[in-house]
Amino acid sequence: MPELPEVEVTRLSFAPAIAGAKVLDVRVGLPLRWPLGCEPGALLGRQVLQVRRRGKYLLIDLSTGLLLVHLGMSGSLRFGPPGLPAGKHDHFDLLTDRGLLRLHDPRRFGAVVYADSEQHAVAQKLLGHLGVEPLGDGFSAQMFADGLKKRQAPVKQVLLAGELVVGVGNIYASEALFLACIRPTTRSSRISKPRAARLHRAICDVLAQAVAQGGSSLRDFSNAQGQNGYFQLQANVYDRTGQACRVCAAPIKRLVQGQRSTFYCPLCQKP
DNA sequence: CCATATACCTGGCAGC
DNA sequence: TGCTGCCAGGTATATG
Repeated sequence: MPELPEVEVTRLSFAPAIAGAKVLDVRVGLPLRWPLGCEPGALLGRQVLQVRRRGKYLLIDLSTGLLLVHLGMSGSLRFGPPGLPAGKHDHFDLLTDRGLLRLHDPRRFGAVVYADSEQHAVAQKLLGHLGVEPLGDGFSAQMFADGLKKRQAPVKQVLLAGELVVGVGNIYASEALFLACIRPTTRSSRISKPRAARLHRAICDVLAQAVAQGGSSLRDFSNAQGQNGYFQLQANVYDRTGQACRVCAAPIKRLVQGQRSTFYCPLCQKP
């Protein structure tokens, strides 16, 4: 479910409400992708200072240390009144004096990890290699073009790897490449500067638009208040195999790259 | 160092 | 109805 826009929409939907809250209780359910890394009880009494985002991670700053939250493939966060009984797939609760933050994650690819600081080993292992923020100042067409030039892998996989630019997941990678008219299989290093600039623009546009529309995502996304996205962003290619391209009417094709589905228009997108 | 495969886990769906 | 196989928004880690 969650690529950068969904994570950002989640953050925006509860960060103001939880800032300043005091941790009253912590409950862990079934194991998630990584262990919490501290005794749950050790967090009691700490204050939530703010919630930031790095790529697809949420960073919940505490008066001492921070929690790194990742939603994996199927995770979602809710922040609401306490007292609701935990369901089968609710695997982490942070009860505060301002409400209950709850991670719901059927597949358990998500995680909540405690770190003493962002520089700490655990945090660095997860965040240290991440590329630039696509919605931040560091993401220029110039650096993006330079980064693409240095890599040999197909451009789709360079985007997904998140070491050049973070937050572009499987859906938005296909969508951005469509908007830029670039085949997902094109070798990254062979993308000309003008085409790199076009892809840069497409990534910025598609992500910013998805955030603005409340985390578009094509299926069942809802923010931490339980509200759905507006579903205004309709996919041009993702999950549209065999359907007509909205631009040229050619049938959309599907292929597999690195064990992930990729969708593209064989006419609009050039190698 | 690089590129590709594997592992983690549950649920929804198409096809029989 | 129920079974089987495939597919799913991610990413650290192992392997070549």
